[in-house]
Amino acid sequence: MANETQGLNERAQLLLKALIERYIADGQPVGSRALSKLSGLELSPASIRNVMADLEDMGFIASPHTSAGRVPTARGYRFFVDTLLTVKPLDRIEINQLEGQLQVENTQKLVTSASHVLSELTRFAGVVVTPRRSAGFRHIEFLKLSEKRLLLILVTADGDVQNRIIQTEKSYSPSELTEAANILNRNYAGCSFEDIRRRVQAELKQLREDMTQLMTAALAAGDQAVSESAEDVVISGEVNLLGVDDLSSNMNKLRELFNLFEHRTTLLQLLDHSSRAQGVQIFIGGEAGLQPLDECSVITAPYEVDGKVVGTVGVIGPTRMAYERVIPIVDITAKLLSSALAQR
Amino acid sequence: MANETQGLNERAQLLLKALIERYIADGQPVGSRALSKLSGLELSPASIRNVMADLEDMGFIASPHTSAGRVPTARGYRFFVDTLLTVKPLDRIEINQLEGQLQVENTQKLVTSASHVLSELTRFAGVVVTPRRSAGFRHIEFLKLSEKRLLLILVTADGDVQNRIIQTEKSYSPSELTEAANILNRNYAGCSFEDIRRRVQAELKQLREDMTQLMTAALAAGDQAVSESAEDVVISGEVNLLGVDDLSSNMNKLRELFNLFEHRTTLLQLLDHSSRAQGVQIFIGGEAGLQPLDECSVITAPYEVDGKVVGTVGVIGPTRMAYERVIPIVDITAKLLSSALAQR
DNA sequence: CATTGGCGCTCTCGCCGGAGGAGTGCTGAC
DNA sequence: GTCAGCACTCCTCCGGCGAGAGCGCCAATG
Repeated sequence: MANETQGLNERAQLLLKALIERYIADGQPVGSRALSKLSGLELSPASIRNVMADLEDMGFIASPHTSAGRVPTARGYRFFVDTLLTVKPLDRIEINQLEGQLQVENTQKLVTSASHVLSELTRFAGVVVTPRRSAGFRHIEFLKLSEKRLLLILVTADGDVQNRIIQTEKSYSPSELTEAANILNRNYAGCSFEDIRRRVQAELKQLREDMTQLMTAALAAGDQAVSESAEDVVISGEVNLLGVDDLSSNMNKLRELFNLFEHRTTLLQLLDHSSRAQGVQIFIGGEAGLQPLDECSVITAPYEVDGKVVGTVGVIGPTRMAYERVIPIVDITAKLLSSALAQR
Repeated sequence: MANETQGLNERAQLLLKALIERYIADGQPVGSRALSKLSGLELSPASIRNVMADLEDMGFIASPHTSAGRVPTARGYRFFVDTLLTVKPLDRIEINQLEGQLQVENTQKLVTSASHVLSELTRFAGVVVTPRRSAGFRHIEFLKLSEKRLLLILVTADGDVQNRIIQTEKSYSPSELTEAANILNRNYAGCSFEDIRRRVQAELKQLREDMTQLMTAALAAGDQAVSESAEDVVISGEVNLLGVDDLSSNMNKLRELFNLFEHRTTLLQLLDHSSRAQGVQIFIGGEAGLQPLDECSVITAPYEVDGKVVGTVGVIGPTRMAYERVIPIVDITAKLLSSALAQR
């Protein structure tokens, strides 16, 4: 049994591989006759039929009806990507092209362009979960809008700018505001908000009462700004999926799918899940646990800053996709995104 | 000829109105028999057929094939909305609901929620062109990121925060940065960037050379920030259009339509156009000059701040839509958006 | 005993023709 | 001007039919 894996002998594996590759290529159910020609094996259609019957029993392939060829099941795809697939890495030129398309001006643009690149290259939908902010803060500023409304400007450690309007109980003078900002900037720059909270708690007694209020308000707003904007998912190229006939043939599925795209949170959960693993992850059909995706596959890869995973990139397409091409694209995009973020 | 408009006598108008209303209601071509029942007129189908033939000659209606009923043409819809339609304004309750859905925290949220509300209420796609910024500036701040990279934070007169990274030729000390910011803040707060540019040109000689560089860089960045983020269009509820069978029945049209949605600029032109008129505007079918929209209607209304038009809201749906309902929704949304912005 | 050619069976798909239905245009009567 | 009647056209919906594809099974073979 040296040449068997999961009960599949070498011949069966070869045929399964050939079948899936063919099916991915042209979307038609594959018959024994066709398979006998393209498998490379010197086998008659009849023999192939035997093997196919076995493969069907084991749940790797299925036939849409009595006398069509066979198509891969989700389980078949699973086995395919796990043990049969040989991904060919992108060559240098393609990587350079890809890199060239990323807009590095700021984090927002970086993320959007990454998502865009993914969808352009794969012609499916590209998704990127925006980077978790490193909770550190670099600079803070209070600006008086009207008597009791302040604009809080917050520059996080990674150079992104957040702003929030806060209502105060009393009216602060400009100098008070400057003072408060100075205290925070001088003493706590670089710390995370939790750190600050803890330290401020201890040291705050030395400050005037109203100052305290201002500080805590600022901290709360900062916390909120950080956590609220913490994770979002950017999708692009949903349109591409309209052109995928596997999906566009049944309108209801398509609608469910697009509804899913509007429900960011659900999608976020799925993608977050994948950021716990490392390297490329693949969800095929219902594996993701989301019913609208049962004719889709999701390919994801986490990206990181300073060795810490901060987000996920991915592609959503039909289960019938060119995995050997999409996988390296997602992989490389994650890596390029990581290194682009590292330079900021 | 007192009771004629554009060559249509009263009876023809009544019938056209009944026909269109019926067609909008159930999407089926309307025949003479049905029309004779629901028109309210005491006319036999035969007489009605005569009128319908006239209406067809004049291009208001057409028949999909020999023996179907008639459907309105774009020209028919045009006449309908221009002279036959009686819009029923929303009642107080609906307006309040609508108002409740707007999120007033900041401009961004306001715009997004407005678009969202439009799509929810009409079940079509909602669009909003983001407000043109009043070019004034309120506050500026330089923050050193690394040796020659500065983060420029810019608070515009309307309380929005912009930020830009600028590369400098020399390395500035924190105090120099503060000084530069102070000069701008003290002397020019409230002015538009053009004003500043003009005045700075004159007064700049008194400043040190390197300061000048910093200032002009800041001005350029500010200008760019203002102009770049000046106009964008937010679309929501595109998914709804998948559920509209008038559109979803032919996939190609649908794809073109969604492609249009990704090409913001084209859409922007159309919407901008409408902001020059005042009040609700309606583009039916190809009237907008965009071929992907030839089975769609676009209902728009400009919104304003301080009596100046700053953007446009709108709804994109099939030509066969309940105009008498959509029109007031768009109208009110524009007004609510105006007043929400006024309070900021 | 794995392989293979042959055979019958099943299922889909496209095509054709007829029935049914809807709605029109026309004509002649009032 | 209105209207009933009538012939005509066109669409849609089957049902049947043949072609094609592909399978399962079986018996023969080396």
